[in-house]
Amino acid sequence: MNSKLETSLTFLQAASSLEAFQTATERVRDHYRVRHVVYHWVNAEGERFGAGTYSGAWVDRYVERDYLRMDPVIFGCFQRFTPVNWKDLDWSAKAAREMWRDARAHGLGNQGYTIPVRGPSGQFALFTLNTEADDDAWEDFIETNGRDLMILAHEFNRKALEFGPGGENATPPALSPRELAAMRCLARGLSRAQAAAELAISEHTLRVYIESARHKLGALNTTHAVARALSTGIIIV
Amino acid sequence: MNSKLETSLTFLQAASSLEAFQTATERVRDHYRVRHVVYHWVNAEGERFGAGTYSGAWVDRYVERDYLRMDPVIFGCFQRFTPVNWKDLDWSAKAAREMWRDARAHGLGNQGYTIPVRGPSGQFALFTLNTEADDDAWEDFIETNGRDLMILAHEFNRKALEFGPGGENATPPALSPRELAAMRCLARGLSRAQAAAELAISEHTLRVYIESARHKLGALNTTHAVARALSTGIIIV
DNA sequence: GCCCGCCCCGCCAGAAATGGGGAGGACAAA
DNA sequence: TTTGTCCTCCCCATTTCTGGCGGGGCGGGC
Repeated sequence: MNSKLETSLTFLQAASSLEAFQTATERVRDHYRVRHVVYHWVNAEGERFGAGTYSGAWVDRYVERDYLRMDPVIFGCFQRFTPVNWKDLDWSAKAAREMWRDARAHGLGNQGYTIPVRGPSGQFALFTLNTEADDDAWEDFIETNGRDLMILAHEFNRKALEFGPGGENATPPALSPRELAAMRCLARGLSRAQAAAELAISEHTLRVYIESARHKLGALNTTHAVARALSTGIIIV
Repeated sequence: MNSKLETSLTFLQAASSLEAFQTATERVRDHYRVRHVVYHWVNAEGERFGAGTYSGAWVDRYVERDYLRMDPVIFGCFQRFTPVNWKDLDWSAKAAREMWRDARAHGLGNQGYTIPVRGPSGQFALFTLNTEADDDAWEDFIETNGRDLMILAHEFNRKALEFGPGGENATPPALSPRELAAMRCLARGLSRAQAAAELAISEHTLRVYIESARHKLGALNTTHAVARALSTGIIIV
C-alpha cells in the first residue's frame, strides 16, 4: 500500500472546507519531500481559487505582474493533455525568462511538474510540484510518483468542484428538445433564417424557441444563451 | 505490482495505430472480466472515433436512433467531473428508459461505469465498462479498480490525442489579448456597446476585434465565434 | 530599418436580431 | 378535467449587428 498517497487522500477526502486545501498541499509537500505544492484553478478572469505553499510575496508578485498571461506553464498545460515537466516547456520568450528569474528569486526550485486537470464547463485547474533537483533525479521522481500525483490532482479538483465557488454544482435549466436544437444550430453559426430552414419551421417559431431558451438560461441575449448552453454542457458544440 | 493494469498499459503505450485501440479494449475487458469496454470520443457531429467491444448491431442502432442525444451517460458525464456509476444517473426520461431496454436487448449488462476525460480544445471522451452484476458486487468492483480505470482512461485518451483523427490536434487559432477580452465580454452577454464600455474603448474598435476574432476562428457570425472560442477552450466563461 | 501584428478611432447603409403583442392545437401529468 | 408545457404561426417598431471604407501609433522580430 502506498502510504504517502493514501494519507494525503484520506485527509483530503475528509476535508470540509476550503481551508483544508492549504493543509493538504503542505501534507503533500512533506510526504513527497518537495519544496512547493500548489493547486490552483484558472478561469477567464484569472484565478478563482488557489492553495499552495508558495510564499505570499510570490503569489502577490505573480498577480501584480500579470504573469498568468505569459506563464509557459499555464500556456503549455492548457494546450496539452499530459502533465508537463517544466524543463520541456518553451522558455524562449523574453517575458517568460524574466518571470523565471523572478520566480527563482522568490524561492522556487529549478524543477517543476504540473498536471492539468479539466472539469465540466471549461473548468481548468493545475496541480504543481516544484523543487530543487538535478534533471536526472527529477526524471526519476516523476517516473516514480507520476501516477500518484495524477490521482492527487484529480482528488484535489474533485474536492474543489464539490464546494467550489458559487453554484458550480447547480443543475443547468432543462430546455425542450426544440430549444436545444435551436441552440445547437446557432452554436454552429447558422442565422435564424438558416436555422429555421434546417429545423423546417418558420423563422418566427424559431424565435420563440430562442426567446424561451434565453429566458430559461437567464441569458441577456442570444449569444449569451448559446454561451451558457455550451458552458453548462447542455449542448455540445 | 498491479499486473492487470500494467499489461494493459504497456500494450497501449506501444500501440502505433488506431486499430490497436480495439485490441486494447478487448484486453481490458478480459483482464477485468467485464462484458464490455469502450473508449469513445464525442464531438460536434456525434462520434468521431470509438473503439470497443459493443456489437456492431448496437453501435449501428445507437447511431441510427440518435441515442447520443438522449443518453443519460453522455449527459451525466458531460456535467460531472467524477466517473459515474450508471445506477446513479437519471433514467426517468421515457426516451432514456427505452434506450436502456434496447441496450439490454443488444447484449449490454445491467451495470456500467463511465469515466469522462477532457482534453484541450474542449475535447471530451468517455471510457466505459459494462457488465452484468448485482449492485453490491459492482460497487466493490468500482471500489477496487476505480483508480486503475482512471489511469487507463487517461492513457487511452493520451494515445487517441497523439495520433487522433485529422486536425483535431491542430492548435486553436491564437487570438490577441483584446480579441479574447472581447470574446469573453460577449460570452458574458454584454452587447457591443456594453462590452466597449467595459473595455474602455470605442464601440468601433471593439467591432474590429470581434471581426478579427471571427475571421481567425473561421466563424460565420459573432455567436458562432463565441461558441467556437468557448468550445475550443480559448476562453472560459 | 522595414514589415507585421496589435491597438485605437471614424463614417455609412443595409441586413439581421430583438422585444413586445397575439393565437390555436397536441399531449401528458395532476 | 384542468393545468401545464410544448409546438406552431403571425405582426409591429426599434435596436443592434454586419461589412465595407478610411485613418494613425507602437512594439517586436527578421
